[in-house]
Amino acid sequence: MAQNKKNEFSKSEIELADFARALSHPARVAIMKAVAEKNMCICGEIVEVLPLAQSTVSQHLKELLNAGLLSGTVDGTKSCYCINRKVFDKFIGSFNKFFLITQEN
Amino acid sequence: MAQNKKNEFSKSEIELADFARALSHPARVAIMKAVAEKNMCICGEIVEVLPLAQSTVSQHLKELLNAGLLSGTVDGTKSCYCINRKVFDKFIGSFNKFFLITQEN
DNA sequence: ATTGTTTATCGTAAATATACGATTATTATA
DNA sequence: TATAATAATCGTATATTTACGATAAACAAT
Repeated sequence: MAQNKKNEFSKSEIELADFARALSHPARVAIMKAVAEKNMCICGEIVEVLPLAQSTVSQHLKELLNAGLLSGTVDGTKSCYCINRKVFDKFIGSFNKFFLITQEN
Repeated sequence: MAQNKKNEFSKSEIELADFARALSHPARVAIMKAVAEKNMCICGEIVEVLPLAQSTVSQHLKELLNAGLLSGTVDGTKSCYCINRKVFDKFIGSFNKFFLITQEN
């Protein structure tokens, strides 16, 4: 865009938008579901389940890590991902708060 | 992208992602808040509050309409927007369901 | 040591999203 | 009827996202 105006909004608006953005692609929703189901997932297991190339899945995983929704640890050649409950719960809180605001009338 | 793989995911994953996408820009979060606060907003009121050009706000409004989160009616030269409670509540439901799935362990 | 596994990163192409000014269309007002 | 107000749409520039194959890096197995 000509200019990026995103930081001219409030902190809470930006935070909520960032969280929403992290879940704005079905692949990332699917990843979150897969990880939640098994409590923890190896990268390869996720690649198997998604209709995307390994490099693309890696990219989506990176975004979920950056957003803080997942945390990752390395075990040998394998990468284990699990849901970052702390951050995720914080976001659920923001979301519910937002939902409440939109329901006050 | 070379190809768009979005429709290779499940309907519920796509729906949730679409909802998240609609809220993935702080301007759209701000619009939803502004409309909720006053129960109904004229386009001009929203433009006044946001740090964006009128045409850009119109574009964001259109996306919220497309996603079904807002409904709009025309009154003379003015456009009134309000939250489409039915659709919005449905999305809240999907979201809460998703949250539950991620908390089953 | 060589080979295989696993996953992240790089480079790149193509699609989408964001932002604006200018214009248009519609309605209200003078 | 002419002018002002309001908001949608068009055209366009630029930024970001999505997707892939190829490669690299790190470890495991032979």
